[in-house]
Amino acid sequence: MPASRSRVDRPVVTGPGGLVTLQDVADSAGVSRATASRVLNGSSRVVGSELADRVQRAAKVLRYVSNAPAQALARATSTVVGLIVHAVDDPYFSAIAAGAMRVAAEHDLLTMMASTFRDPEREIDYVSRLRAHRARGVLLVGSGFTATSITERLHEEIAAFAAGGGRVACIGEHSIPFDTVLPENRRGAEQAAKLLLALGHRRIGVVSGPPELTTVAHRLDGFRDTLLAAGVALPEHAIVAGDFTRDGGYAGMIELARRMPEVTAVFALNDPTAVGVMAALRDELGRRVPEEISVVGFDDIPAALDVSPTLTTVRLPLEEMGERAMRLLLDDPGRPPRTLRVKAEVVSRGSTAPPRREP
Amino acid sequence: MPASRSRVDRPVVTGPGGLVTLQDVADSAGVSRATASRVLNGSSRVVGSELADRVQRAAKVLRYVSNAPAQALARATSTVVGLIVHAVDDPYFSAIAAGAMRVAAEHDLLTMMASTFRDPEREIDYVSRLRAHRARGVLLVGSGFTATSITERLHEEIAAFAAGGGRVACIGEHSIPFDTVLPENRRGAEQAAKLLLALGHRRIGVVSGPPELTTVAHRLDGFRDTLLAAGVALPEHAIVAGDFTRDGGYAGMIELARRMPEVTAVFALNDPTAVGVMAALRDELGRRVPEEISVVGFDDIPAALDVSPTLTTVRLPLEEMGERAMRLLLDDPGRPPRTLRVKAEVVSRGSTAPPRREP
DNA sequence: CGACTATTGGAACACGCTTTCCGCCCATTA
DNA sequence: TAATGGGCGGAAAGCGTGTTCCAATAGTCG
Repeated sequence: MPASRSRVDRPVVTGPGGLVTLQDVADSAGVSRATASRVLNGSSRVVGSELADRVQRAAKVLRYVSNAPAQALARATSTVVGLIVHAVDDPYFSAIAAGAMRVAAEHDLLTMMASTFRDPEREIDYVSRLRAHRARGVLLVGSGFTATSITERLHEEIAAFAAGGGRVACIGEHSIPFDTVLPENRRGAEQAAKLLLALGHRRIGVVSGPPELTTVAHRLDGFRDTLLAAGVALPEHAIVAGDFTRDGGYAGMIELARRMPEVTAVFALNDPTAVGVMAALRDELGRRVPEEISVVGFDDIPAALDVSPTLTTVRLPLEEMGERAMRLLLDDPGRPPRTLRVKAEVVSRGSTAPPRREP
Repeated sequence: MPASRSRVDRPVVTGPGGLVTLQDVADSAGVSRATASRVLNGSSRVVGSELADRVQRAAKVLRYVSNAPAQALARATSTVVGLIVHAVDDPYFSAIAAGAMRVAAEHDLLTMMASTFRDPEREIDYVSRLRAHRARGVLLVGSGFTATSITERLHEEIAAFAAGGGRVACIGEHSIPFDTVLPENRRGAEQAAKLLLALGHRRIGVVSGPPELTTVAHRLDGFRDTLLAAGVALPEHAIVAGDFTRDGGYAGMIELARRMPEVTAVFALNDPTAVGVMAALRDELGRRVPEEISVVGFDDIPAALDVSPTLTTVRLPLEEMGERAMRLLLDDPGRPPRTLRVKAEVVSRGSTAPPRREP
């Protein structure tokens, strides 16, 4: 090991940079390691201002930063929180992440962000890795999965994490006994349905998301039930499964049009899907929105304002949800676990209108 | 300290979860810590299959995951890379981040993602924190700043990081001697100018980004020079500073219209700005794109396809840039530092057209 | 002026893991 | 059969920091 460094035969002042240890700082300031430690991390013990000053100066000169792994080991606690999302480049998640990361930064915590690329296996794996890192907490963003085998293993991993003293919070339905920020998916979808009904639509289709997501199930249920209550059927063939992406929405709309040419309104289960739906209607199907067909999305991502026509959607305060979830994570644990319900409300914009009168 | 745990008076098998140590696994498998360690992290030394099996099984039963900080300390290397972006919720950065994080995940590394919210001080701070964490490398995404005082301190911090054995790479101009993925900002802006000139535009305005970013300077220079070479002036008042956000573009366009009512084409220095520009033209100024005024953006974010008309822009392969930068970071260091130039090419879409004929 | 207290510096151990260095045992060969 | 070498398990010494406990010093009061 040629790179081994012996501490004694080195000059007291290493060139700035390098791997400076607390011992180096102590040596350079002519004090013991204990004293240097006390000065540099505000322990309860007070150090004489004279010495404290010398230590501070030495640390600055040497560009000392404490070795976080060593610190974590000694203190048995870290300054890291985990943030697990399904896809960084989905505006839904990045808006939430922005809120969450801001709060984490306020608390002087570093965020380990993991993107599962919508693969539940990776989600489990990440929780485990964050457990290994002794993360102070982990925030699970995004819908849970309905598949019980997956869910069970995720829960076990989460339980192990919590058993080790880590805090857990989630955004969205995870049926886990931890603090949760819960958007009113069902209620929001109901409102979307009511809006379309009020406008006079009766032949309504849905471009959905991955059926294995609980969010999808809830939104779909709320929508369908409200329609049924009004005597409007939502047959199976009127529901096309997408994948919650723009391209999925595009393809889904084409399929829906094939199955159900008479459709006058489409409910897309999230905004990227809605955007794709509108693109397909414009570029592929040549049907005008909202004159010939209405489109409603869900989430209200920023882009909803920039498509033409502007997108009618169900608004969720994404960034705020991220903030609040991170606050739950970092506050004192509330036992029993708290659930923050977040209101979802329809924002009526340009993509909806009454259906064309029958010829 | 009521939570202190004495190892000896505890049963060998802790309930799953808890803070299980390697020693616990070793005890439970009836081997030494050394052996357990060798089994669980594929060291060079081989362990007899009988014992190895026992260890594996014990680890699984106890849900053991190694203590990453302790491992980092002992190995003097971590499994973490840092990723510093200006804003998570900007599609430019989140696309790059997606690429970078995918590659990091392929290498079994966890990503510590930090969002500076466009504050250079935070950027410096984050590099320092990542140095503390002994991150294996740090990827600086996004333009550097022209302010020399900031830049200098950032460079010092980066140098300290590198001196400690950390790898560094950046996306965008940082004038740092490290591996760099460099989008051809100047060239791209030149092409944008040529396109507008070829269409016949002569009264051209710019909605810019924060002037302190090098990216802004380069794009602006390329654009202006090309115009000048064709004998078209770009006076100061034709350049409005935005902030690289959609809202900045919106406000910028209004200001530009005030200063220069006769403008027939606008170059927005990034896509969110361009989207804002189009929104202002539609909602506030009532000028039709591209019939009355043309708009060109830069970056080609996904939303460029979903605005109406679709946005003519200068395409950068964002996700690929993130991937390649992360590869540079993780590959063997090339000395001298490598620079990967990334071509920027104009994609002509719906937001550009020849200017209206003079009345 | 001496003793006692309040205060602060320093030695040493603990945190959980890696890794070197020993030593043991078994198999192979003369 | 005995010597030798290879393979493999275990003891122990760190890695850099936090923290407890003890000693030493200064300050105060009787």
